[in-house]
Amino acid sequence: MTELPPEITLLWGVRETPRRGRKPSLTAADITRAAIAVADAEGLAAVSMARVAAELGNATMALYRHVKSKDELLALMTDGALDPPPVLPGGDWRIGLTTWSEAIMASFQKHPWYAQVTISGPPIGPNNLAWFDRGLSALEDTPLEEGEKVGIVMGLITYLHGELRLSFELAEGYRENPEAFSRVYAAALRRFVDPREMPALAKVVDAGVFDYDTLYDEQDLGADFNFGLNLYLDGIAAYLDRRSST
Amino acid sequence: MTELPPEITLLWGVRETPRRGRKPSLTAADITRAAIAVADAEGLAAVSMARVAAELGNATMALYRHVKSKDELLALMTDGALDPPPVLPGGDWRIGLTTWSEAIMASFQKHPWYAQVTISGPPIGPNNLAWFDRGLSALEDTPLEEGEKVGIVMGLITYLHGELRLSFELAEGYRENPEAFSRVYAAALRRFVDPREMPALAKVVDAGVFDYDTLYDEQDLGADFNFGLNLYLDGIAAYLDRRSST
DNA sequence: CACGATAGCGTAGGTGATACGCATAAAAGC
DNA sequence: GCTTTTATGCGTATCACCTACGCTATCGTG
Repeated sequence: MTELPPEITLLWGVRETPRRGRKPSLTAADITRAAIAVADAEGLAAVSMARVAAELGNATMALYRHVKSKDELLALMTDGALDPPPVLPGGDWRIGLTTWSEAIMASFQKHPWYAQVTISGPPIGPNNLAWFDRGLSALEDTPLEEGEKVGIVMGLITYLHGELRLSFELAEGYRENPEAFSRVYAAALRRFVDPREMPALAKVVDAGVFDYDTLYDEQDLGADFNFGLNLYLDGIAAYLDRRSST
Repeated sequence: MTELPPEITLLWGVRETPRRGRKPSLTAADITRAAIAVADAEGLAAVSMARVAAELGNATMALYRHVKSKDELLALMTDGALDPPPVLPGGDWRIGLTTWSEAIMASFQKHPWYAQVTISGPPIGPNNLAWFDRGLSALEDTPLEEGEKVGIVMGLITYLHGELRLSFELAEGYRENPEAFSRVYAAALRRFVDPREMPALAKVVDAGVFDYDTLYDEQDLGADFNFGLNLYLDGIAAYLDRRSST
């Protein structure tokens, strides 16, 4: 059997035989939990090894016995912060994927910093895999090949993660300067978009799409999310149609 | 007229009246260019203020006369690194958006670090807006409302950016350990995916979707990209159908 | 030619990651 | 119970970076 690298086994909490030696007063899971708490409360920037250690009442360097580097800690956080996936209503794949998407966005939104961490590599942690599985399960009754299911779910994750990032950034900008935010953006566009050079964009700007509170509005963000999601789901439906008719 | 914040005007290179005083030997554009060169050659991590300054033969702190912070420099880079958008073949929106998507991915791929920088906020730089405009122009002959066009193009950008990030990460992992990369992933999945807990994922793993070089393969990445893109485009087509038939 | 505004940049402070090695605690073996 | 073994806790020290501040050099203007 192939030897698995420690950064992967760590995610699953496999501990070979810690028989001898001093009893650890800390586990990687503890550290991850504390780091997530700090990030939730004060943002990702506040997560330093020293800060996390202080949270646990330990010295900074103690953490390095359990975590190879800060990057590894971040990787642990991206798995640890996810809720377990919901049970999907069986039957219609579309309803299933919609439920799934809404649930994953809800899970993301509990941890605003999630959009900022760089995911490195394919899903491998327990929670990530559980979500992956649940997404695939929504497509169970379709005639798709396994590889196609993977492509669809991966694509959806990609899209949702991007959407999260975008909404997070807008929320950020809005929080920093609520009143000016959309005004400034609209003003900047009006100032720089030359109808001769960017006619399509100019038309949009003129139509007032970016005006005032149109840009940032909780309601609208939800609507945008649904719009894009449905586009993607429509695409899946079309693909299924095309596939079964040939 | 609303006063625009300097970080925005800087992107457009508006300089009010730098009449008096010493002549600048450096411009924000120079700095951006140098930073991009460093990132291209040695990765984003190599971009430090000191390194960029050295590249220009200046002292570190000289940069701060032209750029408020490193974050601002990164923002400038994300605009400066983009090629100008291509001229799209008129007529069919689908061909237009496909051309556009492929071109933007090609532009991204010249700068692998692009996937790593955190975009902060809606597109506002000249190149970003040019791309935005060009994307919108592909939808010009459709009966969509302006807001819908924006939603569609934004969604597409979101998806493409995510796709870029994913492929970058895979390429990264592959580069670090070409032989082991997919083997380790497949092995890890086989080890941890319990068919009782994650039946759908187990089925996929058993089907060999993640085996050996299936996971990372230039050919496959391109195919995945096209698959996802077409899903999204199918979704747009379906939306157009639904819309015109009611 | 003196003045004032602006660019260049040296110094220094602060933050943060992390290598290294020793002290310490706990199990294993006698 | 005492020694040996082994892993943990963590103090010290280093290194890399960002950036505030203020001085000096330079150039247009009157």
